[in-house]
Amino acid sequence: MDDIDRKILNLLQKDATLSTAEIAEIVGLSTTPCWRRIQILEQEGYITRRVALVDRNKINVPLDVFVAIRTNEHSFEWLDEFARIVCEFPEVVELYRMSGEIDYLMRVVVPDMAAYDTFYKKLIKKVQLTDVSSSFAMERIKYTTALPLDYAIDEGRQRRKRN
Amino acid sequence: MDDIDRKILNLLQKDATLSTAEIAEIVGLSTTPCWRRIQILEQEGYITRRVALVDRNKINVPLDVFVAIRTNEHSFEWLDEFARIVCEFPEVVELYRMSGEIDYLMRVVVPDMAAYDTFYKKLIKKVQLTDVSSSFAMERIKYTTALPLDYAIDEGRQRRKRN
DNA sequence: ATAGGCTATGGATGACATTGATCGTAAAAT
DNA sequence: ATTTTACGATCAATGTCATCCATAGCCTAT
Repeated sequence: MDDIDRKILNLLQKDATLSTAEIAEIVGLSTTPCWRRIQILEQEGYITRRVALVDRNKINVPLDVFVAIRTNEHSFEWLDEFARIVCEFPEVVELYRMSGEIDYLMRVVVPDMAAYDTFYKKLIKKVQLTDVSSSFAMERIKYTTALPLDYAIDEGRQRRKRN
Repeated sequence: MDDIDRKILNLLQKDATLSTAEIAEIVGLSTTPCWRRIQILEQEGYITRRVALVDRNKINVPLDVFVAIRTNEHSFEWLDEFARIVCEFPEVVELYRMSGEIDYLMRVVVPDMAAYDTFYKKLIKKVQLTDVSSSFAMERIKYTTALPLDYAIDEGRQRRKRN
């Protein structure tokens, strides 16, 4: 991981349709070594996957709901069960186990509040939840899948040995 | 948008490296019409972009922090200014204007709590915030960029006319 | 029946990805 | 100072797909 790798990752995080040649030009390499770097980034797991992002309005899920959950159950079994069930709902796009007041926080995407209510009923039918509080987003001001690369650790040189 | 389109979107949402031929086979089309559908999905804006997802551990940002913000300022100008500044921080990957108690909710990704503290100081130096409360995620149980396609509206047939 | 909309099929072309080989350079190691 | 070592540049060859075109078959609705 050096400066060029960071640049490459940053480009691909924003637009994975860029060709090797285009990336190479931007980062100041020729295509072959640039391509090889991308390979290594993939092999070593820096790049986990490439996905297409879909327009939420077009597919009728414009609403974000944040669901804060508190529970009395704190056993392994319960967590396992809870996680399994929640993960099955495609509407749940994020789920975190939190520190502090709230035990779990999840983001749910749905068409509207009515659809959320339907979802909610389906959910509580499947898991026992103690204290649930839902907050609706009025506006999504920022959303990105691109992570900050400023904290990535520089291995400098003498790296690519282990083949 | 029919059933095949939904399947295609769902596949590409999960893995954008699939070739047209592979997708075609899965959804039960031959490559040419499948390719055309994908083109149209892109032209009509269903697919907004293709991106690479990066391993957060590898690039040293394993920690999620949710920041709930309450403010007294509710003017357009303040919101604008606030949004502009926050969007500049690459650590902030999501930002929502909320209904209810909390005015804004954001998700921040950083290496650890110390780094969050640094971020926090940088932030409050740039914007005046009334009431900020941070919650740390202990574990990310689910995270996906794939949206549910079950709500997408079926236009059935007779669509692709407007060219 | 018949036109229109959609798909299947096959082929041609071109853009890239992918791989290998060779050479040059600058820094690190001896 | 000389030898490794670790890249990168360049060239070449191959292969894989995307892309485009042209033709033909199959339903469905008028």
